[in-house]
Amino acid sequence: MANETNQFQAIISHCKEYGFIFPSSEIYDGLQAVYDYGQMGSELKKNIKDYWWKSMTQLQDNIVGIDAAIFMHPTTWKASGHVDNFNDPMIDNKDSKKRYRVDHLIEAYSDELRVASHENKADEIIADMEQLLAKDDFTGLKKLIEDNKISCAISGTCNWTDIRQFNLMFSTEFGSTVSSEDADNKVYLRPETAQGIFVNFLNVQKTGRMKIPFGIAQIGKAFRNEIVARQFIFRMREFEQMEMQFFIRPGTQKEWYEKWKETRLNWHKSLGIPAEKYRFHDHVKLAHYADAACDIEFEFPMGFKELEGIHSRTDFDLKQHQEYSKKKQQYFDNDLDPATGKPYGNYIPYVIETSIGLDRMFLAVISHAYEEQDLSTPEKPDSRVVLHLPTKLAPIKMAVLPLNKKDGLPEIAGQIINECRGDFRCFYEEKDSIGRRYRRMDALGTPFCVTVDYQTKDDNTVTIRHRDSMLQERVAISELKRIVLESIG
RNA sequence: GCGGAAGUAGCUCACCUGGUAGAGCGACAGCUUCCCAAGCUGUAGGUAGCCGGUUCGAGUCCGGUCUUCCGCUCCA
Repeated sequence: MANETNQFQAIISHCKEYGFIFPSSEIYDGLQAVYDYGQMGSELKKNIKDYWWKSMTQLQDNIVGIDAAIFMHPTTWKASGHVDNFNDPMIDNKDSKKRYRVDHLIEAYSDELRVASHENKADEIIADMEQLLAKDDFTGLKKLIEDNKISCAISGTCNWTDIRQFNLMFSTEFGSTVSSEDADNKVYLRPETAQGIFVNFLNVQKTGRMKIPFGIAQIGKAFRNEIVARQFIFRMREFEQMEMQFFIRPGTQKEWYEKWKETRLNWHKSLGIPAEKYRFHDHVKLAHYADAACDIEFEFPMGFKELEGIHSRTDFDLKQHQEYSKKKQQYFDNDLDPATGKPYGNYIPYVIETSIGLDRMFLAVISHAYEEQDLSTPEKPDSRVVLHLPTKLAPIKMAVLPLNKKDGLPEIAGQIINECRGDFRCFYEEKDSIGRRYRRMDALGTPFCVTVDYQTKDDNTVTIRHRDSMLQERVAISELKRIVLESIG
C-alpha cells in the first residue's frame, strides 16, 4: 500500500511538474476536487477524446454524434429520476461516525419490529416516515428516530446529528430577474450527459433517418456535487463523460449488452494496455433504470476502480420522457418479424449505454504509462522517468533536436518541423546536451526524437530515437513523416 | 461529513527545544561538450497555504479556515 500511495503521489507530482494537470485556481488555494488541464494535459485529453470519438462514430456504420447543452429543461431531471431518487436525507451517528440514509435506517428498524412480530408498529412507523419524507420534514424525521430510540448498529447509541439533505445536482437560476425562491426557474447543471441524448432521440432518428439498431454518441461535461470527492482527478465535481446510447429492438438487449461489453473492452486493449489491468464488475444491485449493468474496472494506482459503465437501460428513460413530455417517443420498425411475417411496428426502443469517464481514462492512461526506470550501469548510476504513452495519445509526437546549435543544424531542424507540423505536433529544442533533451522528452511521453547532426548536411539523413527502447536508427528525412504517421495509426 | 496525516522555491525535502529561511534536483542566460541525465559561470524564484491569538519576537506554540492524501462513508 505504501508503494501504491507513493506511486500515486509521484504521478500527481509529475502531472503538475510537466504541465498535465493543475489544481483549479491554485493561486487562491484551489477549489475542492476541481482541476485544470495544462499545456500537456489538454493535448493528451483531446487525443483520448478524438480516439474515442473516431472509434465510436466514424468507424461505426450506425452511430452519430451530438453535442447537447449542459442546461436542460428542469423536467428532464424529474423524468430521469434524479430529482426524486438522489436527494436522500442523511443522518450521522456522532459516536460511530457512521452515516445513514434516513429511510434505510428507519426501514431497518421496522424490519426488526416485524421479526419481533410487532407488525402494526412497523407499518405505522413506515407510514409516518413516508409522510414526513414527502414533506421534507427533517425535524419530524429526527423526532421519529429519537422517539423510537432507533440506534446505530455500530455504536448502539442514539446520539445523532441533525438530518441533512445531500443534493448531488448543482443548481442555478435561469434568467436574470428570477428570485431563487422561484422553484420553477431553477435549472440544474446536468449530472450526466445521457439525458441530452434521450431528449434528442427522435430529432436524430428522424432527421438522420436512422434505423434501429443505431447509436448516438456524445462527449461533454457533467457535474455532481459529490459528498466526498477525492483521489485526484478520479472523482471530480466537474468532469467529462464520453458516452453512447445504443437504441435497439426490445428483447435484443442481452445480445447487444454482451456485444458492447466486448467491443468496449477491445477498445481499451487497442491502446496497448494489458488485459490484466482490466476486469468486469457486474452490478448486483441495479439502478432504477437498468436490467443489467457492469463496470469495466481498471487497476489504478489505488486499486481496481470503475472506469467505464455498460448498462442495459431498457426503455426506462424514453418511457419516462414520453410520460413527462406527453410526446410519443416511439419508433416504427418496418423490419419483418419472422414469427408473424409482419413488421415489428411501433415500440419504444430499448437502450444499451456505454459511458466512460474521460478524466478517469486520462488517469488510467497516464498512470499505466508512468515509469521510473533505473538505467544504472556498474560504472554510473542513472535513471529516468518515462511516459509510455501510445503514439496516438502522446501530446507531442516528435521532437526535433539539432545536435549543435550552430553550423546550420538548427535551420535543418526547422525545415523538418515545418514539413511535419501540419500532420502532427512537433517540438523543437536546442538547449542542453542531447541526452538531457531526450530525457526531458521521455518525461512528456514524446515517442520520437529526431536528431540533426553533421552527417545530415551530407546525406539528408537523421537519427530517430525511440522513447521506449531508447534505440536509434538512421533514416532519410523524407521518411520521417511516414514513420510517425504509421505509428499514430 | 467524521477520524488520521500533511501543507516551507516548479518538484522532493531540511530548519532539532520559538530569534525575520536552506539544500538537492529543476528552470533561465551564457560558455563548453556532444547521440542518452547530474561539466563550468551567472541569475531568478519563497512575506513558510490563509486569517487570527500568545510572545519583545512564530515557519516553529494555540485557535480557526482552505487545500491535499489515507481510512470510514458515498458514488444514478
